[in-house]
Amino acid sequence: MKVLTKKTDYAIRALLMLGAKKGAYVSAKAIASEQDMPYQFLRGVLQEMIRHHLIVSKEGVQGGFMLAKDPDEIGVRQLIEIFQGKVQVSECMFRRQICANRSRCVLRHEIMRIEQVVHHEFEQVTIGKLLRKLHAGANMMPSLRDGEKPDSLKLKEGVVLQ
Amino acid sequence: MKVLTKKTDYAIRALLMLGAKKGAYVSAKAIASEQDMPYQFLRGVLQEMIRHHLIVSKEGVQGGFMLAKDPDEIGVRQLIEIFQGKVQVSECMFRRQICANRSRCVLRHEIMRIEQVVHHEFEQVTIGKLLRKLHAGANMMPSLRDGEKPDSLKLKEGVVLQ
DNA sequence: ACAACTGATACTATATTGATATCAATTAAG
DNA sequence: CTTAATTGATATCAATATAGTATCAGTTGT
Ligand code: FES
Ligand code: FES
Repeated sequence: MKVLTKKTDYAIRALLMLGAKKGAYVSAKAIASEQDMPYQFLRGVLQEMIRHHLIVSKEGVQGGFMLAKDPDEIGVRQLIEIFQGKVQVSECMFRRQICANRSRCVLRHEIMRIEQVVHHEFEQVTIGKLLRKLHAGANMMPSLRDGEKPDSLKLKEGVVLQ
Repeated sequence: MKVLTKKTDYAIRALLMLGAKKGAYVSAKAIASEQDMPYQFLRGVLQEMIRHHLIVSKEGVQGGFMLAKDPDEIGVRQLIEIFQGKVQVSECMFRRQICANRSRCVLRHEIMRIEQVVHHEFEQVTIGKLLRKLHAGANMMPSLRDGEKPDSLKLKEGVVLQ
């Protein structure tokens, strides 16, 4: 179960970069090279964010992209909804069906409660918050405290995180 | 963002049915027809659950499937992991990469915290709990209290939920 | 004029999801 | 013992989603 797809991932990181260079236009090329993303793919992501008024652009030489909103107003939940669609349990609700049996709905009731929790949590995480954590020099490597520890992610001698 | 795929959905509902007819073997055909699932597809799902020792089967006439565990020991989280893979943020961790910049990991840190919450919540929802809710005659229709309200899901006159 | 940009599409490749089909092996019932 | 109802195990297919590439027209600073 993939929580964030590439598009969402790239979108967040692009926004973080725009937030870091606040007030200046940053080109897709600059973002793509610095963040190691496929250029054309990223451009599609940026255009989508323009359509949703999260960023604005300037064409031509010295053009690029800039945040259109307060970073605190841009939440990960919104980004997920833009690039991965609304968080939903399954599809039956969206097909004008009347549920055929009681059990489905007992399930739904539970899952919708969880949906609320997830929504709430993702809502909390905004570009602004992430930027402040960045600025405070927070964790370079995640704590990996939940058993998802990959088998070889220790920093090698001499590897420096920029 | 689809929280439950068809496989997980069918698995849960099949387990609920097995839990309701505790002690007896229930055939795939019976489940498929009563729950309106594609027969062969459901069979694949059941086989997967056998491999994970959630259920047992009996071949031949009067054969079928039966729970192999206490319903309270079967959580939705486990089912999601079986049919949709482990809940993960994005893929970079699983490719032996050293992250290229700090921002990705700030993000990861936040998301992993959310992952914990989600895990915990899904862990809580077990087949046993759902069965008790069913038995208590809980909500036939979900409360739809979070704005996900579909445009026409009101019960028509005379429609009876079994 | 020109190079550095974005806007807008069209396209391809791959992976995932959802579903179907087939055949062998097992078993209860007649 | 035969047969029908069933699971076990695969193989295959179609639809959709995800990831990425390519192209060309329009804009703008130098
Ligand atoms: S609303 Fe679809 S199962 Fe109840
Ligand atoms: S671990 Fe992959 S970005 Fe930090």
